[in-house]
Amino acid sequence: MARRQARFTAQDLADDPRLHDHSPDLWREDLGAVQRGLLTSAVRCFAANGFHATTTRDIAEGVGLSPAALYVHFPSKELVLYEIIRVGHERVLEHLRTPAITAVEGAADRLRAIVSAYTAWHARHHVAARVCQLELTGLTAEHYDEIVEVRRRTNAFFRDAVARGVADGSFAPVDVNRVTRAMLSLSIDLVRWYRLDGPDSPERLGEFYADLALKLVAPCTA
Amino acid sequence: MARRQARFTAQDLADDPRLHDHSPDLWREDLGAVQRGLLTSAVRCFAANGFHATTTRDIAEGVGLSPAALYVHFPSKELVLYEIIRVGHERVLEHLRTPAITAVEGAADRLRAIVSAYTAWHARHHVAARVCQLELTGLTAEHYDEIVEVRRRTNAFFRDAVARGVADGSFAPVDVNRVTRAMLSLSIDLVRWYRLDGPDSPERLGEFYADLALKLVAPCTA
DNA sequence: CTATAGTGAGTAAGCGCATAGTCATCGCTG
DNA sequence: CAGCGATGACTATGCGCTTACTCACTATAG
Repeated sequence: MARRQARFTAQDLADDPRLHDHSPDLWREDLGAVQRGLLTSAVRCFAANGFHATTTRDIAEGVGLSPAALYVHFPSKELVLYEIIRVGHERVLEHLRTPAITAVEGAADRLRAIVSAYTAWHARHHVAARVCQLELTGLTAEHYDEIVEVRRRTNAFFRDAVARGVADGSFAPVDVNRVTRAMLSLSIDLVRWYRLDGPDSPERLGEFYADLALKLVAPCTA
Repeated sequence: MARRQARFTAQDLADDPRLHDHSPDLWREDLGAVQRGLLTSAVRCFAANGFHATTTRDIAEGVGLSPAALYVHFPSKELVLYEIIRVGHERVLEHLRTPAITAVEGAADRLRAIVSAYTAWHARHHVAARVCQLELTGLTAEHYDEIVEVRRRTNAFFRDAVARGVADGSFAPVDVNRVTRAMLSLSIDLVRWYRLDGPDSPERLGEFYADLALKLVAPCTA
């Protein structure tokens, strides 16, 4: 029997407080209400059970439509995943490239702003972010490559902020690549455990992780 | 067409240097060579494509056997995953509970030893660790609960080390739960990107992350 | 009348797993 | 040590079910 064991149905997912976040606000404005609803349903299913354990039936059920209705709005299940992951990656990058961050001059203030914004974004959209971070293997090779390129740009933005502080002496002479990767790890890994109804708001967690990030690059006081 | 799009075949996986690690040394000694080979093949497939995108044919092909041969040694595909995840979790825990670590008295030295060992273990067995961390949704509810219990004990071991340093004043009065979670995130997230043929050996990365961990709890010098 | 959203009823193919049988190996008997 | 039944690893075949996706069709709105 090829029975797949997706342990949670569409109904379970809609009621689960661990799967509530602000992902429904992410989708492109030019999409219709039904398409955005399908994306929201898909994001929940993919986050809870994984891309391959989710059926087109699950996604459609989440918005009260028949399985075939999915194909009126999307040409394939993979393209639903791609739309989610692409939009997610683009939104984070533009969230970092706002004047509120790029205008900050001091290296420490700038790094703080970046880590705080990046972390809070992942917390606020942790369900979609989980799909963005953990379901990349569901993409076709071509789509995967496109996403990797966006990730490269995001990581470079992070790394530049660390490198700038090291260059002007406001940070300790740390290994830029390794320290940057550690900061990214902190923010990314929260998609595994974060929930909006927990003790930390996205903003609070963002500030907490920004504090940690600055400790990692603090100039030696000995 | 219900074709799964596992992007990598058994042959690709055996040749991929990113999927080489020390996982083959993990399996129980009382298992036969064929069973251990199947586990090693399964770990590669699960790590590269995910549990649901991996077929029993993929696993068997990886050791040059027919699909049905899997069922001579394991009663189901899920139990292959369970064996991998269970052994992985047990091995980390016993790797932390060695006298080499539990005998260390000073809070800082002890935390350093724990983070270093935990990180290095994940790096050395990063392929199996990836399955342990990211494929938990493939388990049945009962098996999932068992694994969560082992994880709880491992996390408690970590948290105690942080709490001890805070209590005796050798660490700053940090938020124990949040800081512990951040340290765990650093080590766990490396399963997404680490490779043995990269610039960092497991031991070196372990020491690097132990340094970072101590910075997170360093008493304020201002 | 045209265009769009949606459906019921499929289809081809892939899935986990079962069954029946092959074959090499082994312990036991005389 | 020949002869033989028992055992266990392994395979060829394929069943019963699920999957992503299709298509002919209907309902509705402009």
